[in-house]
Amino acid sequence: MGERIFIGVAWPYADGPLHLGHIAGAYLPSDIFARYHRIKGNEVLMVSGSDQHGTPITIKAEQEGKKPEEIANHYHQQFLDSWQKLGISFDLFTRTGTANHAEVSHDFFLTLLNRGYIYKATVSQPFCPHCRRFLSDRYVEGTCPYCHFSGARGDQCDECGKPMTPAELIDPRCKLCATTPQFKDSEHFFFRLSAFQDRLLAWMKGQTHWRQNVLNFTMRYVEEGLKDRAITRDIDWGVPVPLDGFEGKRLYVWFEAVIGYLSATKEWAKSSGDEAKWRSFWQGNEAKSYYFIGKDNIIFHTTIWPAMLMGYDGLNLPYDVPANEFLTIEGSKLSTSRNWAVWLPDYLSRYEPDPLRYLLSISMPETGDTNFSWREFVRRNNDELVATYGNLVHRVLTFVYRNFDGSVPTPGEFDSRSQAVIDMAKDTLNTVDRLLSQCHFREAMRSAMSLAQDTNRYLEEKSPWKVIKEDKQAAATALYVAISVISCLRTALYPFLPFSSQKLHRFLGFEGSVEDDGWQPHFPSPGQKLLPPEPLFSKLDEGLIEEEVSRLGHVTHNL
RNA sequence: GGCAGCGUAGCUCAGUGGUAGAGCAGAGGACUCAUAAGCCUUUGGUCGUGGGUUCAAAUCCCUCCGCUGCCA
Repeated sequence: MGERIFIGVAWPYADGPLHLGHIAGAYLPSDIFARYHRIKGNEVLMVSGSDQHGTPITIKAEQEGKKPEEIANHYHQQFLDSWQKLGISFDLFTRTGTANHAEVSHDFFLTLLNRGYIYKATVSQPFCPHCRRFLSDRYVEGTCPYCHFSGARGDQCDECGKPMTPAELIDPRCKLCATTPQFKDSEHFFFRLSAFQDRLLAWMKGQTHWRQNVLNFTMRYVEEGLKDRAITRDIDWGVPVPLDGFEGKRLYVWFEAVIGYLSATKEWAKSSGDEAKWRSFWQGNEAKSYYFIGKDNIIFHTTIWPAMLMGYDGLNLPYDVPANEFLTIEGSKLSTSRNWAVWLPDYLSRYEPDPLRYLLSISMPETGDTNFSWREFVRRNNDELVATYGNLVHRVLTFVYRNFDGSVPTPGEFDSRSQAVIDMAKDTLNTVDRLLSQCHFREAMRSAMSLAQDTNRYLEEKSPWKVIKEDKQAAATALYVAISVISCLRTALYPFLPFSSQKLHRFLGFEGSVEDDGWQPHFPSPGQKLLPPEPLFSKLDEGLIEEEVSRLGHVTHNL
């Protein structure tokens, strides 16, 4: 019996398209991890969904004269399309707007309320009489009381960086209509996060396998002292509060969206026909839960969500939260408002998925921010993916196909050099296995690529194209060894490059899918029929660099 | 403002006490199965600055400069 692995991935906010930062931060690593565990034969459940609620979507809807659900649905469909094209293999990608999610959220809310972890309190909130709604902090603007900057927001001043509340602003105004807001009392629910301080600290001290940056950051945050947090808002777009007298309020998205991990699992179980199946991933010690997120989401997944789970009781806490750092674009911080971003649908409309998966894997922001540049993208594709790996596969398969009747050649005795190459292929499979199980994606990819490079050296030494003229058996042996290594690369690279691995699987004459073949050094049998080989990857024209760079920074629309 | 991280070859990045590393780019070479790809050799860094600890520091400590993140 294999392991059971739950993979929760950050819920993308459905008010705009995905960009490369999202992919490098959460979606690609989670997919690599999921594919790795599936090919190992482990039971995997990978879920996420669109985060559809909250103020920004309602604002965008108003600006575009649409309903919030239209905006949310549009991006939800776009997300699904992107997952399919990029090969992000969710078992379920749902949304927070389902009846199921509301039901699970209500259960969570009421359970925490009954246990005393949620309480009611009155707060003073800015209300815009013209827009006729309560304003969230960042939708109130005014003059900063510290530096007198006129464009300060209700949560912070961009000029001097000081944090504040809307009530502190001089001459506050509604960001949307510039009307002066009134402050009104409003009754809200709060999550008693402070009650979990000691339990969280004790729990965290046991999480020595977490990434150092995640652990340090979380510990510091908790040690500073946890404060209770409001979990309801005065808006009408979201999951309703399941109590009479709160019809005009909704659950705050930060509270409700994380519950999505559980509600998605329950939805998945229902549609599988076995409603109780969700328990196998959430209860008992058989399953490990991993949460893949960007570093901006660390606290929610290492502190707040665990506290909610502790309060609810009886559900598994996160086993690991391998949060990634950020991606910069052409050396500058990513910014959606300045359109300094590479949008995923845009990328996928012009390029193949595997080159991007390769680049983001080999330079994944695991331990620090990394930079994406189009020059680097073209270089990594042309000089590494195509030249080292793609060309290795192509030179071997075309030569064998032409000289050995389109079949895997029958090898003779292995000399020590050939045996060493075979051993190295097996070792690499083990190394990649270990590294992936520890979420060291970049190292794992490097290890696989260095096997491809060593195999190119081996071929050079054996020169089957020369040797074949006088000793066909010797050439056959060298080529058999090379094909065997390639077969291992097909497996080792599958989590990273699923599309090309599957193609290679067929070229080598295997049936079915790479995934069903399992994580093992499965060498082709002598005599096995090959398919006519084609290049796995294509070179990219350097001209695209300038073209793509020039797109950056220009405000576009219709994404 | 407080806290934290980063600053290593032209570029992208590894490297947490013991004679500076990889890939790519640059230079030279032999080969030709392959997407003019692959292979061999080679140029190149006083590891941001200034101090300190140590037999020994890119690696530990402090100052400063620059960038980034979190608190927000």
